[in-house]
Amino acid sequence: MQIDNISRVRNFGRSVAVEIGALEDSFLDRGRPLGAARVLNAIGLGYQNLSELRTILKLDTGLLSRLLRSLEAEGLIETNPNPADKRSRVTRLTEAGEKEFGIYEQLSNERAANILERHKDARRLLDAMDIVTVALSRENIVFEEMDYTSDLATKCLNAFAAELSKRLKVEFDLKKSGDPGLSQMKQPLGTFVVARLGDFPVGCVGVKGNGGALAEIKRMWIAPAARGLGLAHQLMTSAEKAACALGIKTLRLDTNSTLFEAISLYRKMGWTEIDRFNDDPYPDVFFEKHL
Amino acid sequence: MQIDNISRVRNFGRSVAVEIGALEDSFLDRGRPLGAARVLNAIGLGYQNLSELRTILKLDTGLLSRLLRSLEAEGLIETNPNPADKRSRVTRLTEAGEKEFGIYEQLSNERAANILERHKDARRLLDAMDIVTVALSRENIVFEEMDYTSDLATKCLNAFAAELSKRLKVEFDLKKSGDPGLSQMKQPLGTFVVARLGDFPVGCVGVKGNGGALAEIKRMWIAPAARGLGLAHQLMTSAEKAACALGIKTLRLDTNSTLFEAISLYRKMGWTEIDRFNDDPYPDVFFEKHL
DNA sequence: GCATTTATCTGACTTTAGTCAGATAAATCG
DNA sequence: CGATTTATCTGACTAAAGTCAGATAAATGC
Repeated sequence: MQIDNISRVRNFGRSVAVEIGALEDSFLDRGRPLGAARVLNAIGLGYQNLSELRTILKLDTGLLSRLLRSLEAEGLIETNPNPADKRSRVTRLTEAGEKEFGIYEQLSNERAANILERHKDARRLLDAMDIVTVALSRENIVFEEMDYTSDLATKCLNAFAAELSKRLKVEFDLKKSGDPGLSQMKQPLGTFVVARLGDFPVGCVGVKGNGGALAEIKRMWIAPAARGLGLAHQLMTSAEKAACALGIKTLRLDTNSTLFEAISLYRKMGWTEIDRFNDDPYPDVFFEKHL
Repeated sequence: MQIDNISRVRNFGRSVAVEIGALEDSFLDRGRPLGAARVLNAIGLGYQNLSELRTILKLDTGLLSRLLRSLEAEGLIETNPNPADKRSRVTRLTEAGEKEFGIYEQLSNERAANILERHKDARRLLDAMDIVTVALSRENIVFEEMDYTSDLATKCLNAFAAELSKRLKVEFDLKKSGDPGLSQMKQPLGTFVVARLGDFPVGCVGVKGNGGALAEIKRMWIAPAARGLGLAHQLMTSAEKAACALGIKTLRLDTNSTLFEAISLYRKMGWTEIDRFNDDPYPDVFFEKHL
């Protein structure tokens, strides 16, 4: 059985390697060697100082230097001393470089679109890809306090509302759900924590305070692709930590019995069930934890 | 939305590329260049004649020749003229080569196991990987008539029984299900068709005949990872074709109303619903098609 | 201020990968 | 049988990738 699972992973690797090889081949069509193309793309993606480039591309100082020289000769990049530390240097795309980078982006997009077009309904495939993506790069997930109006936070909140609607089998309306006071999930009263993988939101949680010792946990959500990784635990931990930093002594939360995974987590993390403390229509289970 | 989907695919590609790169790096630790390692592995996997090796590894005649020479010099392979056509040559691993190939296999297995070990419950990840594997290499799926006692067919039949048990919410027992006559799904009375991707079974269907003009379709199953690709349609087509070749004029089948995807397919493919033609406990819908 | 460290560059070099034009030998075609 | 085709090999070459030992200049430590 274990051996069988290993061969499933290896079959997966083989089939994906073919796609990746094809993408790299298409990069060669731009006339420049793969090494130079990779550097150009990394710069386009925002890796601009040389040491960073060396790390992510695993290049020797000499090799990177020469590749940069060749891109400069093509007029695609410009390298200047870093004003903050003139030993080191930063590089950036010229206008021509931006254009060339755009063409590589186009090639990548076409390859990706091509995969999707081979499927009438690609939803299943995309969901599967997300699960793999998150699983393989879970160590790159970062937890950040950010404003709940930010782009990432908004995506989380919308996904949260959509899922709750589905799970509770009613049209869940964020405005009706008993906290018009989103602004209380903002420094200095409270906070909002987002877990993200690059630009992809994978989870969120809000701490809604009122300046006193008692605050509420709201809007705990984990992206479907990111479940089963223990992310909720990490997210709750960082929310509790952030609450502590705000001087909060006791946290409360309400939830719905449909959300059984969450409830089991709260118990595991030392929360205790308490009596109903509000008259919102959606929640039917209530918890409390002293920090 | 479409743009968002493309970036999901690209994020996926990036995260998997890292894993694949790491595997190739670990191959380099064996001291020999990647080109030679790839040839050795391809030979170990059974690609033994040179033209085949050139095709799958996309190598120039000269380059492959030299790589083989270097593996020979290491004593890992042995190349001999093909007795059937002495212009061409076949190569195979020596004992030392088998051993070295085993080490590469070990490295690959460890990488794969390592991914699985990072997950308490890897089932979700494995299922997702299977979906991606099948989707990306669907053009490599082959349909083959084979004996229902073969290894692949047995895997299909077991999976079929397991799933039916789950869908019908009863313990489904193949022996009770109204066809002790598995032997009728065998030439010359009938046949059994398996769809596979390499060594992985992705679907099956049986034609159970009795030498007359009337036969039955049995055991139609598609692996969960392979659903939504139109595989069932292809499978049914090949079953009908095989039935024709056996001189069968009319096909019947029974099924259960729980299996709604299958039922919708039968209608689409020109089957018409008919009255119950047996008294098996499980089926409750019956179809017929004149070939 | 001077030695040391850090970040990068350059030149010289090796290895790996890839290309191409014959050479060779077996098979095939007419 | 002789011409042609097919499969592979070899030599000669180029391009790309990777390594390493200084050189240089800015920053840092004492």
